Amino acid sequence: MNEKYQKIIDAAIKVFAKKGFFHAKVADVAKQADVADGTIYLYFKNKDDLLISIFENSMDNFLSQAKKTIDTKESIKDKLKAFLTLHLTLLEKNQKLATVLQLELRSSHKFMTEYKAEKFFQYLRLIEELIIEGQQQGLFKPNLNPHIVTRAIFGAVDELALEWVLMKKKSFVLEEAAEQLFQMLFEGIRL
Amino acid sequence: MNEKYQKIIDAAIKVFAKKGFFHAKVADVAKQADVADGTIYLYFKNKDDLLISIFENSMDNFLSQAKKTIDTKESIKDKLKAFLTLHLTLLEKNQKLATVLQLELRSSHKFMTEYKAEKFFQYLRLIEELIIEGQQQGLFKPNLNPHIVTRAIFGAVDELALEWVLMKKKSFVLEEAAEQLFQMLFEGIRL
Amino acid sequence: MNEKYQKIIDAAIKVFAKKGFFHAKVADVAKQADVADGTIYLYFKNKDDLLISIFENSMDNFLSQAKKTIDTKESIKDKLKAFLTLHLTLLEKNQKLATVLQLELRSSHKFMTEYKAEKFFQYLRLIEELIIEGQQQGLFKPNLNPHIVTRAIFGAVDELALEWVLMKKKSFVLEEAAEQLFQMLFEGIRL
Amino acid sequence: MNEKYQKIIDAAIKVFAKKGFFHAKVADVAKQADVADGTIYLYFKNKDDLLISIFENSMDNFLSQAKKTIDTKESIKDKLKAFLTLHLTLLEKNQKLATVLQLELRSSHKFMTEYKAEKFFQYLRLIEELIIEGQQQGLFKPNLNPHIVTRAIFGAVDELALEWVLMKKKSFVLEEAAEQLFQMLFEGIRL
DNA sequence: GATGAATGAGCATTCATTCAT
DNA sequence: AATGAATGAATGCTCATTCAT
Repeated sequence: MNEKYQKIIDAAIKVFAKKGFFHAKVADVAKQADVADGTIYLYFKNKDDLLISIFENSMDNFLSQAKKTIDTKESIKDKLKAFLTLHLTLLEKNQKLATVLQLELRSSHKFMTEYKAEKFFQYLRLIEELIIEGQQQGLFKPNLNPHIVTRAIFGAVDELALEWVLMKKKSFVLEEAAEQLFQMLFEGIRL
Repeated sequence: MNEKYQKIIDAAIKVFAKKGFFHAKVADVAKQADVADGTIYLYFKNKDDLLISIFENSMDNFLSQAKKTIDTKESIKDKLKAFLTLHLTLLEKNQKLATVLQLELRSSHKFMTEYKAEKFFQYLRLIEELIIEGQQQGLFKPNLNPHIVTRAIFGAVDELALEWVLMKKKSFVLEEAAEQLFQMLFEGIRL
Repeated sequence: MNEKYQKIIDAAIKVFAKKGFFHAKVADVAKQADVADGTIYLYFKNKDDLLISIFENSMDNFLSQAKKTIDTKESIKDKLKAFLTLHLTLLEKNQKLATVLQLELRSSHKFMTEYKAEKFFQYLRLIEELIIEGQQQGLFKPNLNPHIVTRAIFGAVDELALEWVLMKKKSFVLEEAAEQLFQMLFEGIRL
Repeated sequence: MNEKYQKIIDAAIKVFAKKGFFHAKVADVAKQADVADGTIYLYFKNKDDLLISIFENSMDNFLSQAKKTIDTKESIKDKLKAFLTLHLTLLEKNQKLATVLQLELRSSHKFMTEYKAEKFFQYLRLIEELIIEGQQQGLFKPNLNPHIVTRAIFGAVDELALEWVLMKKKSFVLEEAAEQLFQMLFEGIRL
């Protein structure tokens, strides 16, 4: 779409990741994006909107990739594994973005409380549907609450990703983590 | 110990939970604590220090209770279950505190990057030691990296607690969640 | 040069002279200059910088006028007399500025100790050069330390100017003071 | 008189000289004097009063010593010389005090404008009386305005003292300065 | 008299946002 | 559309002073 829009988004991710949303100045983002301060307000309603746009932007990417990836696999097992791996891989590839999504977003009080992160729920629903389908296929323990399972899985993956992003000296490779995480979670829910 | 110190901590938890750390004014905390603005600076170096003190304060509590609880149980399995249940129970009982720990703390850039959350690592180590001991006893899969397992467990529990705290209409009871979570995680790691 | 820069300087002189540097609020200066508070920080680093800029600004004026005046006179005697008269005259014409230079500046601890008032020394050097030249021409007592003489002259003129500025009912005319001062100092140093 | 009163005065001189009146905290003075903050208010009305008391205190000393010194000399010339020497000597012996008197006092806006520094005028009057007497004895130029002469003399001495106090590497000895200053001023006013 | 914990008024400075150009 | 100078509301923190003990 608009070239400047994307330039500003990219700059914001960089700046927010480095300084944190609250300590980052709109002027910093403008300078990083090589536009005037005022220009940002032609594309975004305000600073909060910039943060939210980063989120929506990324989630759109995540969602479409995740759907695509899931569709290429046959079995529930493979679908679930592919999903976990994708999540970790995407964050690995976009560490600055990951930092923003993980840390800054949660701190945007308005975001967490007022703004309904519909896209995030769509993301969770991808997992939940896999769980439900697995249960229907008789693969997963039928007594487990899919909602709880979903959150647990997401929490586990996300925590690992967060740690990995914040760690300076990486003490494990992300592929290994994905492998072990999948093994552990799958064993935990299968019948 | 000091009566005013505690009064300010309690007030800060309340105010930070409601308004978010960044939007909360020191004056709000002072009013809530029924002390003068300046009094806060007799007990805390600055606003950040107040947030960090809440964390350290809570972690001390968490840690001592967790250790005590673990010691009352015999088997690794019971210890692990008791730990998970305690974590959820504590956060349930202190929802405002939970909000602060979960949301606001992460946003304090200084906290997440500069400040080494030693107490938090002690907390994680309690889990990790259980995992390692379980592996040595031949109970848990020996190939799993205890560090990864630990983070995954913590992430799962914490995400569940976070959701529960943020949800207005609770869609599940926390005891149920603890039960299912434990079942799932334990099955996932045992031999 | 910049119109707002000068407007702020002028406002600051007025406000500092009236309330004193420490008791003057930046907001007072802004209101006097008819700009927003923040605008001041577009032109000056901080309140201290504003004070220092007033000094540098004035000294530049003083210096260039003093040099010009000195150059128009032939004899050392006339040069010296012109210099003293100019100093008193300038301060008389800019009483508010004089107050700031005399009183407020000295109180800016940073100014007197850290900041090297190079411009002020240039000003002193104008006198010192006259003294030295006078000694070389055999006009002035050769045994007098030019540095001490310079400071003594400056102190005498400045004290008189200070008193005159602070006095509400002027008990003498400045021209008379200039005349007498010159007579006294010149007689004191001539051979 | 009271032992604590003096302890506080001494502490204040030290602290004010080091940090400057405005940047010095009452608590700093209290700590230096080894008393509680509140104690200071048993002896002084407020921070300003502390500064003024230092001034009055010192001026009392200066005045009595100056009177004594003058009385020991016979001729006007000797009296005047003794006076100048005493002024410089006293400041040399009490450099911290000198700093406070010279710099900080002037910045106390209230002091310079509202408070009538009666003691200071008594000090000046000692000089003025010598001048007048000298004129009556036919020693000094009769056309010079004694008031102007007095201020000029005071300004010259004081400026020299100020420079000497502020200089880190002393470029002249104070005795030399006193000698030259006297020679120059005396020659300047004598018939 | 002496203390020092508590007070709360006071203010420099920042920075998201606007708007004339 | 783009700019960036100007705005002014907003707030963390300091510190002189008080007063219960």
